[in-house]
Amino acid sequence: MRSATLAAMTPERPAPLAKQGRGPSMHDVAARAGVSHQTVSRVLNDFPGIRPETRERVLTAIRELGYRRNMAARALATGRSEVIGVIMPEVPHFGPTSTLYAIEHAAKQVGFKPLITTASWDSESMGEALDFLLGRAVDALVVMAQHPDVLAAVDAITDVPVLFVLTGNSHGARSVAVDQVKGTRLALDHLYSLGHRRFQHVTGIAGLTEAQLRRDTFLAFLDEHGLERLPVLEGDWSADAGYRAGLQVADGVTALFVANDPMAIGAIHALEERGLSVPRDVSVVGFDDVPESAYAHPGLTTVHQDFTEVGLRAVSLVFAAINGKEPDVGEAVEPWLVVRDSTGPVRS
Amino acid sequence: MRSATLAAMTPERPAPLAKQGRGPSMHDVAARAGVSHQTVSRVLNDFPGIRPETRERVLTAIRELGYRRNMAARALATGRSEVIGVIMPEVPHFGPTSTLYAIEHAAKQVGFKPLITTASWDSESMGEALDFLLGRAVDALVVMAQHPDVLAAVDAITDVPVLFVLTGNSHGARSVAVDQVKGTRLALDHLYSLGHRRFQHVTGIAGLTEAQLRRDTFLAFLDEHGLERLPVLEGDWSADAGYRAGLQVADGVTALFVANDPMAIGAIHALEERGLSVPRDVSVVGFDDVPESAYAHPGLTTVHQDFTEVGLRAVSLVFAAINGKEPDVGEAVEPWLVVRDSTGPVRS
DNA sequence: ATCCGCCATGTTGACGATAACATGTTGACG
DNA sequence: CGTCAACATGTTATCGTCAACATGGCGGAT
Repeated sequence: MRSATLAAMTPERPAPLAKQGRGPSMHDVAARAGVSHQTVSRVLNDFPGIRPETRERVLTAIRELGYRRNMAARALATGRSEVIGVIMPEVPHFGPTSTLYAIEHAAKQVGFKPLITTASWDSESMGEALDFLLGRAVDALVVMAQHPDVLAAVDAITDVPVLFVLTGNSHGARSVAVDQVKGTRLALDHLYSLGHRRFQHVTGIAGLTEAQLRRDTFLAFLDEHGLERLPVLEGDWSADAGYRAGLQVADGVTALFVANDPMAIGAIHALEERGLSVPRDVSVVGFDDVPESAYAHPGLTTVHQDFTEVGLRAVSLVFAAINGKEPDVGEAVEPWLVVRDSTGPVRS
Repeated sequence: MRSATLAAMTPERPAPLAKQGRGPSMHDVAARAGVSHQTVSRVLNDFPGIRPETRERVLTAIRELGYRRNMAARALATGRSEVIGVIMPEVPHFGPTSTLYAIEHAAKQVGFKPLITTASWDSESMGEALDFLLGRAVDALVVMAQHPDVLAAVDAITDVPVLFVLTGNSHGARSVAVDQVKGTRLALDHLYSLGHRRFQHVTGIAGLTEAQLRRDTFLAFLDEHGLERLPVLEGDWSADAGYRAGLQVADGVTALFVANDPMAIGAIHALEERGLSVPRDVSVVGFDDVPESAYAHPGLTTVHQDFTEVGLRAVSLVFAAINGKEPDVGEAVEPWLVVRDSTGPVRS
C-alpha cells in the first residue's frame, strides 16, 4: 500500500453495507424501565413533571443498556440536527483553519458540532457543498467566503440561516469579518511614519476578497501620499511565492508590505540572499501574526487578526439566528499591529 | 459586541426553534412526475429497470421543485449516514490539521464527509465526543490519538469501525501512523554523521505518544552510541516553548534535536540571541517540515511527515471497513529527512 | 390460445424519535 | 363526599426515506 489510492475505491453504487445490528432504542429502554417510550423521551429532553423515582429508573435502564439517542430519528422528527455546516476553502491556510478551531470550540459550548466540507469558489463546487450540507439538515451554515462569487451562489439559500465569515468587508447583516482596510492601513502608516517612501506589495491569490482589499488599500494609500506605484508582486499566500517575490523586489524599495506572514518569511529569505538586510535595507510587514512570526528572523512585524474572535462571533450570530433572535450585529473585528524587528527607520 | 461571549447563549433547554417550513419531499416530486414515491427513490439511487422516459420525468420534477434528499430520513431507514466522525486534538497543530484536510479531501472522493469534534485525552472528554458522534450514526470513526489513554477509551466501541490515526506506533490492525522511531533516527544519524557528539533534545508535550517516542528514541540513541545524557528540555510544541528551551541549551552542545519545527524555530531564535550561530556553533534539526521551514533562517533541516498520505490511508482503511472488506494493512508511513542549512559539520 | 415470467411500477410497513392528544390518579376544596 | 384541576404517564400519528412484497401488462414458449 505504498501511496494509497482512492481510485479503486469508488464503486458505481455504494457497496452493500456490512449490516451492523442497531443498538437499543427507546422502546427497549422503556420496556426495561417499565414505562412508555414517551416517558423515556421526556426524561431525555428534561421535560418537567416526571416523578424523580421514574426518572431514576429510566436513567438506570439507559445506563444498563448503553442506550444512545438516534439523532437521525430525532432530526427527522424535529427538523433540527444540532449540526452546523461549515464550508471552507480547500487549502489549509492559517486564517480559515484558526477560525475553524474557534468555531468548533464555541459551537461545542452551545451543543452544536460542525460538519465540514471544503469548496473552491466556483459555483459548481459551491453547489455540491451546499447540496450536501442542506441535505444533511444542518441547522445553519457558516460559509468562509474567500471570493466575491460565492456570495451570490449562497445568497439563494433560504432554508437555513447562513452566515458569512468573510475575510473582507461585510455582506448584509449576517457576516463576520476582520477589517482588512484598517489592518492594511495600520501596516502602511507604520512604515510611512518610519520615513519610508518607496513601497512595494506582495499580494495574496488574485481575486480573493482578502487579497484584493489589501491590494486596493495599498494602492489607495500610495496615491493618497503621492508615492510611486511600483509593480505589484503577485503571490499565492505560500512561503514559496513570497520567496520568489522577494527575488523581484525593485531596487531602492525600502518598505515591503506582504499580504501574509508565510510569504513575508519567504520574502525576507530572498532579500537576505540578495544581500539586503532586513530591516536595515528593507523593512517588511506581514499579515496574520502566525505564532512563528515572533521567532522568525528577524521577528516579524505584522498585523494581528483575531480569528478566535471571528469564530466566536460566527457561532454567536448563527446561534441567534437558529433561535430566531435578532442578531447582535457588531462592527468588523479590529486587527492590530504587532511591531517586531523586521521594520525600522529608513536609512538616511 | 466587543469580544463576543457565549455564556449568555446557553439556555437550559433549547429555545423553541423558529420553525421553518420543510422543503418538498419525495411525495411531492412523485405527485408532480405522476409516479409513486418509490420510483423517485429508485431514480435517486440509480436502480436499474426504470424506463428512460420515466426517469427523465422524475429528474425534471426534482429540478423544478428544487427537491433535496433528506439524509436524516435516509439515515434512519438505512442505518448509514455517509458521514465519518473525526475526533481531533483541541489544539490546532500542524500534523492533525494537515491530516484533517487530507481526510476531508479523500473522504469527499468516496462520498463521505467528516463530522468533526475535538477532545482532549481524558476519558470524560473522549466519552462526550464518542457519544456525540455515535449518536449521529456516523459510519465510522477516525480518532487522532495523541495519548495512549484514548486507545483504551475508544477500544470499547464496537458499533462502528474505528480507525486510529496515531502519531506513534501502530495499534492493532486498524491504525495509520508515521514511523516516529525511524524519523527520529534519521535526524540523529544525520547529526552523528556530521561529527556531533554532544546532543540535547527539546520535547513535545509530555505524555503524548508522539513526543514520548521521539524522546525515548533520542535517549536510546544516546545510549547506543555511548553519548552523555544531558537534561532533556521540556517543550509543548509551541514556538514560544522552543524559545525558552533554546535559552537553556547547555554549553558545549553542538546538536539540538527539537521535537517539532515551530519549537525549532523558537530555539534557533534563542540561540542566536545568546550569540550562538546556527549551524556554526549548534546544528538544529526539527520535525514535521512545515512549509515555512524551508524559508526559516537558516533553512531548517527537518524530518518530513507525509500527513497527506496519512489522511489518504485513513480514509482508505475506513472505507474498506465500512464495506466490510478486509483492510489492506500497510506498514507505517515513512518519514524522510530534509537537509537544509540549520545543520552542518561539527567545528573541530 | 394459455400460461409463465419478466419488466416497470405501485403499496405497505419499518426505522426511532417527537408532538399532540388521551387517560388515569391524586389531592384540594366547597 | 363529589368534582375538578393538576399531575404523571400512556397512545397514536407523523417525519421522509428505503426495503420487501404485490401488481399489472406484455411477449414468448408451449
